[in-house]
Amino acid sequence: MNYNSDKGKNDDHDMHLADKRQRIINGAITVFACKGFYKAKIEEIAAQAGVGKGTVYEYFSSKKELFQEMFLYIEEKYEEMFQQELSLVDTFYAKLQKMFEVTIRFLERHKEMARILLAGYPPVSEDIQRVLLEKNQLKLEEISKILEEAIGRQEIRPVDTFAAAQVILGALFFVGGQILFAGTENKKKFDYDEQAQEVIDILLKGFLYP
Amino acid sequence: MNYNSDKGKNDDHDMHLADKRQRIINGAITVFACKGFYKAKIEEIAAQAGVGKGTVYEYFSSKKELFQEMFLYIEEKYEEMFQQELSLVDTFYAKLQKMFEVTIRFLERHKEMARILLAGYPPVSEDIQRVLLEKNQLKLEEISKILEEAIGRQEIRPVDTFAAAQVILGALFFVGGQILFAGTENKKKFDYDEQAQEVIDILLKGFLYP
Amino acid sequence: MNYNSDKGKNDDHDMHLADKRQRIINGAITVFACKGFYKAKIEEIAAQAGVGKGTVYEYFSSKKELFQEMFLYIEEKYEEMFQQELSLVDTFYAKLQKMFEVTIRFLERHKEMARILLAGYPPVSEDIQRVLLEKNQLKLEEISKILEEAIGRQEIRPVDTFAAAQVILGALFFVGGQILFAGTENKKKFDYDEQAQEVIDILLKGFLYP
Amino acid sequence: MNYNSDKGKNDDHDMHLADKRQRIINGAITVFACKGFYKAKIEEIAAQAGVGKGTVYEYFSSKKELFQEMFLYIEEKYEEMFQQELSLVDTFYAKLQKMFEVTIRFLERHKEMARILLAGYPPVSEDIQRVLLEKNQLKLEEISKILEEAIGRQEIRPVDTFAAAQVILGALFFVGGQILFAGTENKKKFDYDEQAQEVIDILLKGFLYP
DNA sequence: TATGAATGAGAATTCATTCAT
DNA sequence: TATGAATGAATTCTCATTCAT
Repeated sequence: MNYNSDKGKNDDHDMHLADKRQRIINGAITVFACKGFYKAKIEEIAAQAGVGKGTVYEYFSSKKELFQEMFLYIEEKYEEMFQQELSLVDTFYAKLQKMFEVTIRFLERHKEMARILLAGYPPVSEDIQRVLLEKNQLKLEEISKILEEAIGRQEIRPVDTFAAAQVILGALFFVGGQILFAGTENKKKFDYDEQAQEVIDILLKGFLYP
Repeated sequence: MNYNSDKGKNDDHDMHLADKRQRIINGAITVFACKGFYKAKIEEIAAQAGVGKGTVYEYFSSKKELFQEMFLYIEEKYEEMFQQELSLVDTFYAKLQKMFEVTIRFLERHKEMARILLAGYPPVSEDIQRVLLEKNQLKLEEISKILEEAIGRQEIRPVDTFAAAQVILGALFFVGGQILFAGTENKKKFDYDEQAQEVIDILLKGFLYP
Repeated sequence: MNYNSDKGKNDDHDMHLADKRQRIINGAITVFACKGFYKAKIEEIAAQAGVGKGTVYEYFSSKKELFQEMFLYIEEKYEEMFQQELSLVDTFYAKLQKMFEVTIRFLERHKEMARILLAGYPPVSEDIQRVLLEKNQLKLEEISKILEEAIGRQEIRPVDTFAAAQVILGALFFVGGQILFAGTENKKKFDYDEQAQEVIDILLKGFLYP
Repeated sequence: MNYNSDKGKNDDHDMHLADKRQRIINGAITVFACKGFYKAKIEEIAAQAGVGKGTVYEYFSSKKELFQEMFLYIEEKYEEMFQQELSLVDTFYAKLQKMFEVTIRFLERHKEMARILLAGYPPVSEDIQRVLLEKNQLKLEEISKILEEAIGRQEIRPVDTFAAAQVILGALFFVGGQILFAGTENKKKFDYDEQAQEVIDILLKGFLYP
């Protein structure tokens, strides 16, 4: 059950396989996102992917495995965006902005999916649960490092970088949460970027008078 | 599998009813928390509460309703703690500290339960989903008001109170998240209060040099 | 999941339970016998027993378990008949006759069931397979003992009792087989008892001239 | 696992076909024998035969047909051995010995397969069931004839040859059964030939004193 | 001719809910 | 009021068979 990652090849066969597997993942994203793990029916995912029920089982050994693979796929996409975008800018301020930008952009696209990820509750048994934790930890460390560098460059004052990373990630997630949940009711879909700007301002300057 | 050792209460009728309903809620808290909504079995909740399976349906019309009632109960408890404790202190700083303190305390006690709430995904369909949002909104407003007052008292500089409230709630939830998820792996159960202190420091002073 | 074997009590409750369990076993005998293990559907067994599909699972944890319990039940019945009837007579000749009589009577009643038992092939996983062997072994020993006694009383000449027991059991089973298989085609349903008489005669006197 | 050494035919085309068909049969013997009809998977049989899944269907129209063809193949082999060996000797005694010898030898080689045959239960529905009966009947008649001849030659006393044939076949099958089932537990794999000798002795002389 | 990816009919099992006692 | 035995709707997963290549 190894799926070759070298998708450079375009020959019909590989393409076809990759195609189907990916179509099922996409179907899964759609259906899991909108029904949650338990209410999602394999049959519906298959239909969504335009394949037969049995075909899903050719590529994933169980509903749970499908869920986990999809989960990993999404996570990876987010991680990619995060890393890539942040590497494009230099200053701490710019990086902070990028973090919000990327997160907002990502969540707007994968809104429903993210809710499930947040939940952490489908039977993403142990393994995935652990991966989730690790990813989080990694992100914290990533941000910590960015903070350290910024401190080194004297862009920001010396702070407990781990605590600071938490504050940032917390703000990130919360703004994200706004999108996620408030988004269901898309009444006032206000400008998240603007909102984020305010948040960044506070993070930078704090509440107290200088 | 031994149940109900404490059937001590005295008023036979009313007490008995109240008692049973509450015992079922408690059973639900225990079981839902540890299994999640879908894997929790009514039978187990009933057993946990020391009542018959049918009895659950005397008090709640369905599994879903039971879940929602339990949910509301927990939320209310949190809200109570929050309001009560915050009203005991005056300064913004103290209030901020209390927020973290209460949240940490609450989460440590209701850790598992909170995971489900966070998830937002049990079939707390629509109705409860909305309640969750409203509660969140209320909490944001509550914090906003506290911020406004602090600004009025010139304890803190004038900031976009809504954005600021989000930062705070975000930090609150994230520190909470740490407890929730990291807590599963109780390796390094570090001092959350200390951690919170650092976070508060950053929130107050920001990242930038004064 | 223990089912009390003291069925002496006649109170409504126990009776009811025993009744249902037994009805399911009976349904199983009917359906398994006529369809074999794999083609038998739980739903049909339930219908046959006049209970709901789910009810079957209140009494037996799986199709396999149901099969095994039924199997044991049949075996026990045969064993009971065997022991009981043989103890009624004294001479070797009479015992031999009884063996055939009981076996024929039993098979005529449980014909279809016995086919499955003979098969030894349903997924009577290991455990039951072993039981089957043991039962067989026990029966061989039982017959051996009868032979020994007969030899002791000088009713028959001294023979290798184990080999002799095999010959008897083989004949028993083969005459049985005739019923089992030929019985499906009930063309010439000839008199098994008479047939058995001939077989007994040969067993006693052998093929050779005296 | 070496089969068909007699590859007398030379025409490439036919050879290839015959070859593949036989390989599939052999795969079927292996897999059916060890899994039983229902648990055996066509895919595994194909793999065992070293052909593609689809190819199986080029030679056999269904799983059932494959099973039946394999069944017939085995039966035929047994029959061949039986006839061939018995024709080599003259006396009744020698023939009796051969019967046991051949049967034991055959069962030792096709042990697992034979269990399925005995079972008679795979969905060898009707058709094959009938064949099984007929084969049995034929064997009974075959043995009857041998008995008649022996009686004619006054080697043995006049007996009901049909009943006698049953006794013999019963003993044959029972000794066989010992191999089949006891064989699973290969504790005391005793000498079946010796055992058979004892059985033959009893068959010849009977239980009674001369 | 040979293949194996794709398929969907079919069955065991679970469990919320009902209701007779 | 309290109970738990009974139920059947609902869902995952399997695997014989097909058919495009």
